[in-house]
This record gives sequence, structure tokens and C-alpha cells, in this order.
Amino acid sequence: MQVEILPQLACLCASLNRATRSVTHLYERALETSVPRFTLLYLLGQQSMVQAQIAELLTIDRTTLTRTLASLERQGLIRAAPGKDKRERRWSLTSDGRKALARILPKWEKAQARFRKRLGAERWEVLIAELTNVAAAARMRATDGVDRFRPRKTAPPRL
Amino acid sequence: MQVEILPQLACLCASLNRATRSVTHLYERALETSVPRFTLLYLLGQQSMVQAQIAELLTIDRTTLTRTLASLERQGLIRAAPGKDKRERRWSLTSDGRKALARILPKWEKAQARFRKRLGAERWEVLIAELTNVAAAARMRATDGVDRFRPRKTAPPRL
DNA sequence: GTTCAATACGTGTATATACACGTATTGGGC
DNA sequence: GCCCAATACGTGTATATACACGTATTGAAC
Repeated sequence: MQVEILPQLACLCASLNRATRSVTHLYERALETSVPRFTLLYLLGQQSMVQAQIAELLTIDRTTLTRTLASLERQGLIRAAPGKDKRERRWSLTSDGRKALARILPKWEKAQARFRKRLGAERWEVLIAELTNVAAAARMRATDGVDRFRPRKTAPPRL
Repeated sequence: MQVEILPQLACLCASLNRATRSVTHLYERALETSVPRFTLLYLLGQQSMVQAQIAELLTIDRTTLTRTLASLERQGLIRAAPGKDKRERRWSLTSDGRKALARILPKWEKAQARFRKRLGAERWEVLIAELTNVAAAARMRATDGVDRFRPRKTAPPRL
């Protein structure tokens, strides 16, 4: 039951979902952890963040994030501190979390380098930029008047 | 906690996951069903297929597919027939399934048209082709000798 | 025909995802 | 101060995802 060539899909969303399943599988083999968990560790390794801010940046549902963060907290990898606003939870890595991230980072970098080489540096960069555009375009409120997404002239900051 | 601009992510896999969450959310609002379920109905609307073949085409884990197909079968939308090989299950739409697909298709086409307009036809087409390439590249066996993905010169068939 | 590795599929379990709904805090209008 | 809509977060429930493991069938080697 071998599929010789991979057909294109008419649905952009189905194309995205398929590519994500395929690539996520590749990364998770290399990382020995799940991509969502690594993504959170990596992000919090850059800077501590309030929960709602993480949800927006990664476009993760608020309630999904609650459980994944709770799980990382149970593992002792992250810790929450209340902000001035007592409703907020500001998350940061614990020292165990930093150690775990340090162990995973080289594996992630290898996976990135391998797949980047496989695709070619040019396509890789274009792809990341385009995926950021697509994520932003899908979040666009339909009632904005213009139903046309305009990519930024200056590249957005990279995290 | 509003994020003014969406930053790029260093991780290609995280970029893919974020874009997929964002776009899937958009489509599911429009479809009033889940994207995986619609994708299966759409595919089986084109042609009946054996389970393992579906798994490969959509790069869905075999065991995930078992449950989603079972759910659609419980709803009476699809039906399995055994092949000559008694291990195989060949799936096709029931008449209820064809009706359901007919109801959903216009909504899907509207969602596609809207988002395609938003992105622009050119970027849309390039994106679907690239996502197909990426899915194929990630499936490439590392031991193929060449660790370099070559896109096909002739576009693959579209389903 | 018998044996056995490969193939097609299912089940138990765990995380990821997201909707509906609920609680606590904040800040502005009065 | 009081009221109340908005905000930040959690819980119950359902589907999606995928690994480890198990069963049935096939086909080829002998």
C-alpha cells in the first residue's frame, strides 16, 4: 500500500494539516519530547511571559495552554509567578527547566539543520516567513473592511 | 494582552503548527465540522479507498484514522467493504454521506475563496505546492543516500 | 502443507486541541 | 463606595493525535 507520489490537496487547510503532521513527526523523533512542550520551553527560555501572551503569540487556545503549562509545571520545568494583576500568571523556566532545555536544544538544532539542508536555505526562510503571514492572515478579523492580507514590509521580529 | 504583530518563530515545526492552528480554526468556523472529518468525506467523495491508502495520502497515523473513520461510520456517513484481501477495509460514502458532503461543500468553497482572495491567488498556489513538498520531504527516509529533497518537475496530481 | 515474516487493522493509554461554561480580578461609570 | 462589563484563568467534555502492543490474513520459502 505504498504511495509513490504525494498528491496535492485542493484544501489549503488540509495541506497545512498534512504537512504539520509529517514535519511534527520528524521533529518529535529527534527531540524525544512533544513539539508543543519544546516550543513552550524554548519560548520561556527567551523570556518569561504571561499566559495570555503565550496563547496569542503561538495562537494556542487559552484552555489548551492551561493544561500543557500545568503539565510542565508538574514536571518541575516551569514556574508561575503572579503579576501585579492578580489574575495573571507569569511563567518562567525553573533551573530544572533550563537544564532540560539545554539537553534538548542540540537535538532541535540538528533537526532544524538537517531539514533546512533538505529543503534548501532559501525555501526554508521563505517558508517560515510565509507561515507567519498565513497565521496572521487567518487571525484577521473579517470585519476589518479590507479582506486582503498585506505582508509587512519590514520582517517581524523572530523568536 | 493584545499582540500587535505576530513574530516569526525560529522553529519551522512550530511555525507550521501555529499556522495550522490558526487556519484550522478559521475553516472549522465556516465548515461547522472538524477539518479532519471534512477532509475524509471530501477524499472519499472523490473515490473509495483502502484504509492504509488514506493514511498514506493524508499522512495520518493508522490508529488515528481507525477511530475517526469509526466515528464517521457510526454517524452513517461512510461504509467499509472488505476487499479481496480480507485484511483490507475499503471505505466509501453512504448516501447520507453524499448528502452531508453536498451540504458542507459550498461552505468549504466559500472559506477557500475568501482565504484565497485574502492571500492572493499566486501565493495561494505556491503555498499548496510548497506544503505538499514539505510533507513529502519530511517523509523522506534519511537513509536514502541523498539527504536533499528535489521537488518534482511536473506537478503532482491534485485531490 | 507448514512455517514465518510482512501486512492490515484494532485497543489501551497519554497528550494536544478547543468549545461551553464557571470563577476571580480589574477598572471605569455612577 | 457600588455596579458591571471586560479580562485572565480554570474545568468538564469531546475529538485528534500517536505510541506500544495485540490479532488476523497473506504470501513466499521450505
